[in-house]
Amino acid sequence: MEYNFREIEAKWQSYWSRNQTFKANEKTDKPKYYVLDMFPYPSGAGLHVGHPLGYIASDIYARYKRHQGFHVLHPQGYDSFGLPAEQYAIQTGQHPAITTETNIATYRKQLDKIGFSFDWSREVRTSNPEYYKWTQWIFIQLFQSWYNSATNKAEDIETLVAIFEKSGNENVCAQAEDGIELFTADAWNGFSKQEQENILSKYRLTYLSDTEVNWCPELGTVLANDEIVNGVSERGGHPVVRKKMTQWSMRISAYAQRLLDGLEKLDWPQPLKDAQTNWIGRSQGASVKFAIENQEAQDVIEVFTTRPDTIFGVTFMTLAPEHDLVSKITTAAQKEEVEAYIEATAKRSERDRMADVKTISGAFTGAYALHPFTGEKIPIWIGDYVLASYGTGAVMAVPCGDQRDYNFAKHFQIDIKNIFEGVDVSEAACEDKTAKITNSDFLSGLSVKKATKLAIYEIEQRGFGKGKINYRLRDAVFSRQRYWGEPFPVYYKDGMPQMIAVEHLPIVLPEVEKYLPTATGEPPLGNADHWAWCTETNSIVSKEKINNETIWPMELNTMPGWAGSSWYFNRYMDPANDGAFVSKEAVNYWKEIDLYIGGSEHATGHLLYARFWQKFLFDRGHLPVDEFAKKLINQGMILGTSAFVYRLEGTQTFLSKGLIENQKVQAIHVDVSLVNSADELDIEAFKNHPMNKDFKEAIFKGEKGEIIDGVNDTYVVGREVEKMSKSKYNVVNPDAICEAYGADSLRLFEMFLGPLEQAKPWKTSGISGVHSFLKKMWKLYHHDNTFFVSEEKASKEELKILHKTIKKVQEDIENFSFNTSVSTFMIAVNELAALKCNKREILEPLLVLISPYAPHISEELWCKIGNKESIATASFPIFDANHLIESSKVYPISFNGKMRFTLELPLDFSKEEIEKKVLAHEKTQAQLEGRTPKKVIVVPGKIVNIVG
RNA sequence: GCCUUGGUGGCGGAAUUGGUAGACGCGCUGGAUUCAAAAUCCAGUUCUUUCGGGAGUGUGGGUUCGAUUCCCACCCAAGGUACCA
Repeated sequence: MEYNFREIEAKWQSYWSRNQTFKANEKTDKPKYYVLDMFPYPSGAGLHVGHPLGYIASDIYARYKRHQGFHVLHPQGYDSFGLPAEQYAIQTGQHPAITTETNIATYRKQLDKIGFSFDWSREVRTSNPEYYKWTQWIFIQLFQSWYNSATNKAEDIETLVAIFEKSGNENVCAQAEDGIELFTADAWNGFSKQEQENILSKYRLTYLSDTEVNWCPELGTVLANDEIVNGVSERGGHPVVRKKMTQWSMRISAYAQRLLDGLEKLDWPQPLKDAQTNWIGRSQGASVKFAIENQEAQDVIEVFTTRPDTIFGVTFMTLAPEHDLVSKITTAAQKEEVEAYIEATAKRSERDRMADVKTISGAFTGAYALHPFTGEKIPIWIGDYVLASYGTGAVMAVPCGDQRDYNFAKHFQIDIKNIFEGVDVSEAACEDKTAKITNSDFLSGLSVKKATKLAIYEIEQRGFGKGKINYRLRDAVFSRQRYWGEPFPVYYKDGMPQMIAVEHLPIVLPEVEKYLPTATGEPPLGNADHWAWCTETNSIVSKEKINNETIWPMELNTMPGWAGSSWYFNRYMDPANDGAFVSKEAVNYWKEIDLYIGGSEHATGHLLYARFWQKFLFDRGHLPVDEFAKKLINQGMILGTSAFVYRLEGTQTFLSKGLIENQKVQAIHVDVSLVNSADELDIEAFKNHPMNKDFKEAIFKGEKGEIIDGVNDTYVVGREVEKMSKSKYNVVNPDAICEAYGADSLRLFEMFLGPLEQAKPWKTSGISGVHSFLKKMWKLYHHDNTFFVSEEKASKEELKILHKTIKKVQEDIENFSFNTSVSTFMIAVNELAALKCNKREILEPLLVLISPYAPHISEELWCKIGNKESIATASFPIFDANHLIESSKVYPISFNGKMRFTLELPLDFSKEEIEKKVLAHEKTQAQLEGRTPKKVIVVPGKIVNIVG
């Protein structure tokens, strides 16, 4: 009886699906465990072998947890809004929903072949109206909320209105954005509705604002910074301009501190936590106001500094060229120079400015600030090393203590005042914080730490500013000028945004004829006719009926890709609920993800936004926990091994890899499927491949240097490890692997490739190892080609093998070292095969051990040995350390001049047990060696000493 | 520049709390089986050697009876990030 993996795998995949083996259900007493993969965007290219790596790992863990008696939630879904489907729609006119549907079908077919234990009854798709109804609902909740820093949580906007009505904004203005003036309760009550709304929008957690964006007129859309290369769009090379646009933003900055604090209790990879910490970019210091000579009192320059202790070292100020005060304070004499400089910087993209750090440029405004303590005149400069987008867009320049200020001062010959005791600043600034402050009035003689404290105290006492914590984290722009995204549940009444009441959700994406921006530059939704809101019928009506009385225009932007992915993990808990985004019962049972697996590229995107929304929904009482994923693992990328042929430059002759030295050759990617495991090229297949039409008549010289006629020489390709991608012709399709070796082989091999978290190259030739292991395992259960398992009692030796394996595999799974447990299986099967072991007592638990890794073959054999229920419901075997004692290794060590012997034992033994066992061991050992037994001393920890 | 992770045979990678470095797999070599091939099985495979050994986990130091493991300095690679005041 052969190991017919194709038949076995098809059989069990259909069994699992028919019996809903992996369906999760809250009505149970078992402890819960929630294992989740980051859901995929269903691209048209389908899956390659790199994609399932994380899914296999999470599947192994989910199956393991089921064996451990946990009630496991392990769902899967699709992040189905996205750009590629929209671009395909622009090119072909096909509705993105259709493309998406087709792609999902392909994904599902591919995933099903690998034998995952997903509960597909809970599938979510972000582009389904039943799903994005709740994305819209969350948006409305954010709009209806503000962040109260007194209670340190988000609250209903009504509580803010109540405060305003009672006492104005005196006590809450500090948390709001800059530019809010103080008002009293009376003033508030006297404001018009519109004025009140304008004020409230500065507190709401999502708000409209004029944001400067990278606008590409040619593409009709906003581009992210990384979509711009050298000032033109990455795609198409079109010019990009900075443009102010009214956009929705999310006030994530309100959560900066809590997002930072929350990291501490998360079991996430350190690099990922560091990335978030850097991204949030907390810096502690002071904000200080500098008055300007000959200017009105309210025109002050506010700076943020992390070194208030160096305030007496200030010799000039630098403003960002875009700073609001620049035009106001520039003197007539300097006007021309300043304007020229501003124009020059505006031409350079932000990216250029960042890339070019060495060139020092700037201009003097002619104005002077006044030092708050000394009253000295301080020249005000502008320079593009100061960024408008960070802090206040202005710095107090201390050349002796900051290298950039130092360089600027040297370049423009501005004074450099030394305020550090015994430090030479003639060559460079002193940036370390060990020097004592001197030459600084009341700060002289103090250490940096003490001086900083005192400086802030004095600044606050004298009213020049206050201690402040600054964050790099910016509010997130939430509007996209795209079609294929969630529409906002918003209409505009007299230009003011209005939320559509929750009972009228979802606001379904309208049909459009064209997926491009309109002729007038409106987003694609501007093409929709049926896109106006009627407040009488509470429904969407034709745009032509807009009368600005009962029928109003609707929002034309859509939400960004991260909207739907910021809360989907909560939806899996209760995916069909029509009355809430998740029911209280479901979320109180499942609470949060226990294990989340996905790529590290989401560190500062998805994983930060999702934490933000989770905290917000927690604050508003919709969720029981404020972090959504307890443990997170980043799986490494699987890289492709590209193959190359070498064309002798300017000819139609291809040289084999061994011939290319000292030759001028051009390396050309060749489809990896045309190359065998010995790196030899199938020349006929190469010539017939559609991508090689031009090479039909090409000549191939093999390793021996002869022209290949197909008999006596072979063409060897070059190899290189690269990212797996269609354009590099190095993509390996999991379907082909399943067809040739089976899903169990694929699963084992993906784990065997190397540590889960590391990047590693794919080499199909290696799969033969795990495949022949499965065949060997199959043979353990078969004799003379018929199935046979003996009921005989297992021997000591066999039990030792089993328990060694249980222990190792359990440790490996819990440490996520899935690669080493595959080796453990191989060793166990080899050892059992050598003993010709066919005993149920050993073979049955062995199947449970391996079933998370290779579920199909395990189910088949499990069924054959007489089990009626799926192996998924079997308990994990219990490790018994007693079976391991004799496998301990003994070796001599010399310690403090005496000879001792070290005996390695499993750690599960208690001290007394070890003593007893070792004594027995030593007795037999001594008998064998013909000596007297030695005294046994058990040292706590690893080593047992047998003293000679 | 800064932060993070890593560096072990021809290759992917093992090695618990400091205790026989190179498990397991690929590849390679030899053998068995076969008319032959595939498949399967067995043996060998860090380097070096005068066959006694000797060297060896990026480099140089240190701690230790003993270091891939701990400490210090440096080199290299990958990923993240950046005129952040």
